[in-house]
Amino acid sequence: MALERLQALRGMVDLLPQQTMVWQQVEEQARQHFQRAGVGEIRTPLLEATALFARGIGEATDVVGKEMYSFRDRGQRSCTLRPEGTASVVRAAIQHGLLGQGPQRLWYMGPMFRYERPQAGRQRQFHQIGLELLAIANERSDVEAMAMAWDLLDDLGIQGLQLQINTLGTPEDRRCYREQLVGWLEQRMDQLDPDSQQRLATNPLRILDSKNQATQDLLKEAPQLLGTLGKESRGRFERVCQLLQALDIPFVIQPQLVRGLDYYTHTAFEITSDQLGAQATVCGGGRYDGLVAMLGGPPTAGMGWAMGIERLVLLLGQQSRTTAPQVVVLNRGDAAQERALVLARQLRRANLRVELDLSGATFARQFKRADRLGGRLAVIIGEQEAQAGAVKLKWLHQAPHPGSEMSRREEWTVSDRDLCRTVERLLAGEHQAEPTPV
RNA sequence: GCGGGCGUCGCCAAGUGGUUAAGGCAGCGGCUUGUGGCGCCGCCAUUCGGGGGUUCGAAUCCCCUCGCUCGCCCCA
Repeated sequence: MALERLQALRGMVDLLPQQTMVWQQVEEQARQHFQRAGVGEIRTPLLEATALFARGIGEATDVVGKEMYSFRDRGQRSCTLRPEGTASVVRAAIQHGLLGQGPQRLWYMGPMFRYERPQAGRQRQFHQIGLELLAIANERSDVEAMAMAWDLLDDLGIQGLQLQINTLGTPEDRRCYREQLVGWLEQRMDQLDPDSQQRLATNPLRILDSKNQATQDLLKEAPQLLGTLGKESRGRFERVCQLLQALDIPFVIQPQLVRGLDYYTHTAFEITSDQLGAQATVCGGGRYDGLVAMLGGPPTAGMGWAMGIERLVLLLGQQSRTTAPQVVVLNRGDAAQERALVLARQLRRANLRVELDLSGATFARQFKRADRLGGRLAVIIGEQEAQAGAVKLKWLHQAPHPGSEMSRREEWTVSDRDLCRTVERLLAGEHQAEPTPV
């Protein structure tokens, strides 16, 4: 057998320069949004004790039950690559006593890991941008958080999104509803699909977002969570809806929207796109007032969301491009090559985007390449120029003058000393102020 | 974990049992020993993801295996 091909592990992807351009744009936009909103960045380790996620997310969830990227380290500790950000952020907040210091607004960005079969919009290592508001319990914070997600997506120019919201009420509301639902469904066991039958025992609320059509039809008759909510929970939800309206953010109430994670209370929401294939969710989040206490901290309110950067980038389309150089330095001959290295550096230090041709090829080739790169101005250094302490300048990539036979355009000689100044002036558009030929 | 599709040069891609595996892009060399976007010429897969089998003969048929991809479950 031939040499085994070395390649990235399944579900792990490389981002090449063409793609990182879009990523940088997304990341920069997020940073600015959070900065304007007074949200501080938090960075936590990628690797955590498995217990953090098992306790925080819930043993019955898929994320913990079958998707964790876990292994033992050399000390035989069970470690897990974080499958999501919230548990780590809360852990850090508790560990460093942030919760004693009043409300915390935190954001994060980075890779998450879930051991699943990859498909469109899903990888084993993927990236999220997330927001967490801690120790802020009122419903205005729910709306502020959702608005920040919505506006970020909007400013990125993503179209056709839908905000879906629901409420899960308090843990008591949920428990009460669960009993009702289970009781109702048990009578109709035979009408449920096999998956849902199984969930009846493990996580009955999630039967609500079953994709099985027969089950969905059956559920139309089932008791509704909204109907069993306590007065306070219902009032809270109505207030959230009202505030969203005040901010002109369109939304739809989605009673079957049940987040997969255990710690959610009250507001749950998702922002979806119909352009993403099977993985429609761009951003998901909600309130998690129970989580901090569950992880050993003081009872503390929490609200947060996470968006998947890969999915954002998919929605932004193939607008990938690289930034073309402003100047390309062509050179041939020993002395010239050395000058080129020096001058290219000088130009870069003057803040110009400069491509230095290192091929040693003929000028003809170097020009071809310079044009293909989309460069604007060529700096040409040959033996003669190197000797004279000068370079030649010539416009690249310009259409020949119509009606004239000027397929070869002029070039000017400039001394090394004047190079930066001249190049800057030319690129600034002062084509008139051409350097005087030497 | 379970289904469907696919795997021929760095990229795109023809070929579906018969002697040397099209073509395009990119790359390299030349026409033009220092001047470009075009053009022309030449070079660029003893080999078709890997292994085994059928056959006089396989990239083409069969089996196994690996990988990619889309979907289910669930989520970002």
